[in-house]
Amino acid sequence: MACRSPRGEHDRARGRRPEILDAALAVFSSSGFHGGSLRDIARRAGLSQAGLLHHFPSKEHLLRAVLARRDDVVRRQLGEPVPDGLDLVRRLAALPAVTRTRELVRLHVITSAEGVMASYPVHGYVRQRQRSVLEMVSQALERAATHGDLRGDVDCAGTARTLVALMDGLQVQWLLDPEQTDIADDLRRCLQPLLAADPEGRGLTKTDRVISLF
Amino acid sequence: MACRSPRGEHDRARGRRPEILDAALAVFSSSGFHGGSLRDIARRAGLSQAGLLHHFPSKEHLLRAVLARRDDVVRRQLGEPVPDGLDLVRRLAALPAVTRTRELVRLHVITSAEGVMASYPVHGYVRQRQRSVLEMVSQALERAATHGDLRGDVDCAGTARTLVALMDGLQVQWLLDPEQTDIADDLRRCLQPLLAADPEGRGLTKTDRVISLF
DNA sequence: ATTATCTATAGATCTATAGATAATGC
DNA sequence: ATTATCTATAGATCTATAGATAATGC
Repeated sequence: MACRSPRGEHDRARGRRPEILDAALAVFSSSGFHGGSLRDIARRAGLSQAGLLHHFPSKEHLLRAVLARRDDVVRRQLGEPVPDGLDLVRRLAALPAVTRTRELVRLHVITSAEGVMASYPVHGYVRQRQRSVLEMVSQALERAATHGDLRGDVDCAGTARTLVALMDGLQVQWLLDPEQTDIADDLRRCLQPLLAADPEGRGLTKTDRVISLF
Repeated sequence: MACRSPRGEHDRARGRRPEILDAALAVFSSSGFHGGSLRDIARRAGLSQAGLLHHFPSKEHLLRAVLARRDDVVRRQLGEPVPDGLDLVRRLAALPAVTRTRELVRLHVITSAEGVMASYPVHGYVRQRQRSVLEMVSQALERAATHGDLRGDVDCAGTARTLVALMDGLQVQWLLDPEQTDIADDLRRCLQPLLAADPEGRGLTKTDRVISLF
């Protein structure tokens, strides 16, 4: 029963791990999971490959830790508690611009694509993430609708799918050609027809309200 | 100057190469470029790895050949000459359903994502493909507009970006969760507000015309 | 005593080439 | 003579482990 209590990691390790995760993010987001090697990551983090594997027992563990931290960043940027209705849509739409790092966007695009391959370790994670994001957006739209912010004939679940698809696709375009792509602008144009008409209008969406959506 | 004429490949080779390309498509589309190995491809094609490299001198050549054949398939499905105006949009939107193979869709999604990584051999190819697709759709929309098929205030270049982004994103969703995703249906809903009102209408899009878009 | 880190290396795997042999085509 | 195919293998690289040494914490 000598289940001795763990002896608490050194102070240094608490600073090391984030450095390693930064290096791993850089490598995975620019070479993918199979394309990037532990050696690259270790070199970038400034320690040996074996030293790296002391902190994360395998390459897959490392990837999962990178993804978990990304989720934390996103959650923090969405705010606590998670905003509701159109507020959530606004926040989501602003995410790619806020995470200017560009590395996080690349990680998202790459893991999404690698997630469609059943042979990749992140397959389950990506499937679940998609499901929960769609669910979250769909519910936010439902509440926006009951709040009167959307046109009455909006299909919330369908719009959630297209909204998420649009953002994912635009992120790819932005990564491939940043000069020619303005994600927020394109999103704004697509959402415009879905917003509720202003009370005194004649069925057309009031323009200035749309413009201020983002 | 004994520049002897090439001695014409054997009949068998003409049948072999497509088999190899099929195998390569299967492997690349389910494991990506770095994730799939020449050995897997060779085994699936029923010859040795060295035998495979006789027909395609390197892994990168093989990938390029797979992509070139995909482009041929797409071009053939779009028809000759390439349709114009909304016809092109209809054809593009129907593509994922037509290439039911699912492997081609997966190849598209994976190469798009790998294309954002500058270290991948297909980086240049993917960038150019995106550029030309956006250009093609944009011009088709312009002509649809001058033909009176679109609302007057439609931003053709912007709509081309969002249309392509939407299709790319929906393909990811479809691959991750085929049951919950109806690409054509979602596209139809998004395009509806962009179509020209029918002449005698009061500013609302005529529903049956939209339904028959796809 | 445990943690952090290193060097060295096992064991697997991957791409590509060398060189041999059988089959095809002029 | 050239093409198609094979076996064998070189040379690189990759993940993970073994075992040693230095630093930290109770």
